[in-house]
Amino acid sequence: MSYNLFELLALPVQRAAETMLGWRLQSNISGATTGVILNEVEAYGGPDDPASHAYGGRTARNASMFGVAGTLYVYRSYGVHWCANVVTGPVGEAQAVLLRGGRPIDGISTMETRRRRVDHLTDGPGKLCQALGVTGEHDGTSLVDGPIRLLPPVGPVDAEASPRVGISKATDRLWRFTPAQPEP
DNA sequence: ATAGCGATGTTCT
DNA sequence: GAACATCGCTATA
Repeated sequence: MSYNLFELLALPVQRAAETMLGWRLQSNISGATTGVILNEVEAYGGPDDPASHAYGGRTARNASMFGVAGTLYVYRSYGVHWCANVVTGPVGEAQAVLLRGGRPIDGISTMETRRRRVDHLTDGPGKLCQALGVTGEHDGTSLVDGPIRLLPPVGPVDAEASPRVGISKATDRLWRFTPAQPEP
């Protein structure tokens, strides 16, 4: 079974997250194209998920989580890094998939410049945003037709579930997904 | 390889 | 004040 973008965005957030493995995240910013194949993602629920930024309802920070599926939610982490999510599901449910890592495939030299190093370019949510040039100004943009886009996979990827990283609440939910098989 | 720790600023109690 | 969906450096193996 394979999905197009709109089918993916309509799935329940856990299914959307595991399905998103193998999809390409591509950024076109100031003339430079950079892209990865996603290999680490996490599902976050809406106001009823204690680990979610949407827990307790809408605020200034999480506003874009409450928007239409396919919206990019970018927030500042630990005061230093940017992290990016894909909003999924019905408007107002505030479900989102945190993009935690990918395998570099396009614009590697640009990513090396942005990261100021040649290793560990995109193996972490903050690193991924830095390599792709994603910042707070991209919060609320569309992954369908904006500067950062989500593109269908080359082939399907089997998902393995594990606990979400870096959280202290709802740690029993296995909502982190990585490829079950080693990548090519 | 893994463990410990400081940096940094926004968000929430 | 405290917590935080993190990162990179250092030390030890």
